[in-house]
Amino acid sequence: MTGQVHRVFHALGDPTRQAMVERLSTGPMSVSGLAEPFAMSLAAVLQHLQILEESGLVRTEKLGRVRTCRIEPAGLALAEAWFRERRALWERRLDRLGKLL
Amino acid sequence: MTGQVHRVFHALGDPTRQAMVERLSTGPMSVSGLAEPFAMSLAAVLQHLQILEESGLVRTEKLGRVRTCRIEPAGLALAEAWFRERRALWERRLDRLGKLL
DNA sequence: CCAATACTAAAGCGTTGGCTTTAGTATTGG
DNA sequence: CCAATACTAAAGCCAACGCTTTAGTATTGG
Repeated sequence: MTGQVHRVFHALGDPTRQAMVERLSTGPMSVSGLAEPFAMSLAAVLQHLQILEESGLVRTEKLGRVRTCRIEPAGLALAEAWFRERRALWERRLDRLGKLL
Repeated sequence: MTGQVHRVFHALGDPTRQAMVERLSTGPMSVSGLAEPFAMSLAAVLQHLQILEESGLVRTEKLGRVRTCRIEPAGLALAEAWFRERRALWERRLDRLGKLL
């Protein structure tokens, strides 16, 4: 599952997809509901959605003719952990530097 | 400075740039030092570096003929904060849901 | 001084990304 | 039953990416 963090970052690197994740953070919704604020075709939204799913940030489930999209917290957690690690390394280095002085 | 988070994500969305940031997390280094483990031209590394700088993740400084690259902790912090916010929203929602049951 | 070092700038090239349009399929309210 | 709804699949288009090569400039150890 690790080593795929850059897929998460790549997914969030597009403003539309970032906004979609922000929107889904407030609760699940249908594809057309998710698409509503965006000035683009539904097909385009679906393509973004697919990238979000492949990155592990979003999970979707189809019931009847409606596909419901929701955040996958594990995906967010993976990326958040990466930042914590970088910061830990950085701070550890500053500590060593401090002790040298 | 905010609203630029997707630039940070975009910068980290490339495996080479992600690796560069990981490398710089352990300490500053020159451009050629940074480039050493990568199987690509120095020019390519410079191009990645420029994107990292524009995203605010990395700061560089030239002294003599050597440009030294170091992490900009504020850039990492910005992105980390974004994840914390999403998680906060998500958890707040689960709380409301829990109280309803 | 000058060759080696350490980058830098610019052009070009094939691939991927974000979008569209068109043409579907599956589901359901009335 | 059937028209409207909610997506889905595929093809095509243009811009942005990631890389290369070539040809520089600035700095410095000896």
